[in-house]
Amino acid sequence: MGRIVEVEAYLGPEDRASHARFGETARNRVMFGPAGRAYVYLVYGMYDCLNVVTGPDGVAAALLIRALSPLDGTDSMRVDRVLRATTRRRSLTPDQAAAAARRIERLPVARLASGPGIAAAAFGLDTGWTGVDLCDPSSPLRLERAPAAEPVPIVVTTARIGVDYAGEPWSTEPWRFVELGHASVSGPA
DNA sequence: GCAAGGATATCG
DNA sequence: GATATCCTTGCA
Repeated sequence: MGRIVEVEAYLGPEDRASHARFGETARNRVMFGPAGRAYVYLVYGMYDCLNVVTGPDGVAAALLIRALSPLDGTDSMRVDRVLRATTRRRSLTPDQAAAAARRIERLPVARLASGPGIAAAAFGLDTGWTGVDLCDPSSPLRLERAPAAEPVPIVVTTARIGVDYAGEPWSTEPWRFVELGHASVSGPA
C-alpha cells in the first residue's frame, strides 16, 4: 500500500502526448471505456506503467501514476523490484544481477516506488492488470481514500516528463502534479 | 552521456 | 514484413 504523491494527466485524442492520439487501438482500448479502470502499458521494452482511466465512457483520458509513498508491504515491494530488475534484463551477468539486488535491498523506503516504472514494479504490475476495476473495494488492486493529512500537503504543477516529442503546447502544459518536497517524488518539483 | 528491452503504429 | 519510436531507468 502506498500514498500517491505524483501523477500526470493525459487527455483525449487531441493530446499529442497521450496514447489515445492515434484513436482507439488494441493497446489503449480500455482508455475509451468507463473511468476507474487500470491501464498498464509496457514502455522502453522493460518498464510497466500504471494509469487510472479517468474520462467518461467514450472519452479517452487517464492519469499516469508516477510515484507513491510506500505505507505498507515494503518487504514485498523490494522482492518484486528485485524480481523485475533481474528478469527483464537479458544481458545481465550474475555479478550485475547480484549488484542490482543489493542496491534495491539498500534503498530507503521512500525510493521504492519513486517513478512510473519502478512504482508498477514495486506493486508487481504488468500489462495483464489492464482493465481491473480500481474502484471495486474487493479488487486486489484498488484506490482508497486517504485519511486527512496533517499538515495538508502542498501540491504543485510542472510540465509532464518525457513528452518532448509531442511538441507545444502538449510538452509544456502544467499537467504533472506533485506533492511539494516529498522524498518519493521523481524528477523536478 | 547512453544502452537496454519489446510492443506498437506506421510505412513500404 | 521491416523499422523508428517510445508517458524509463541506472549505469558509464
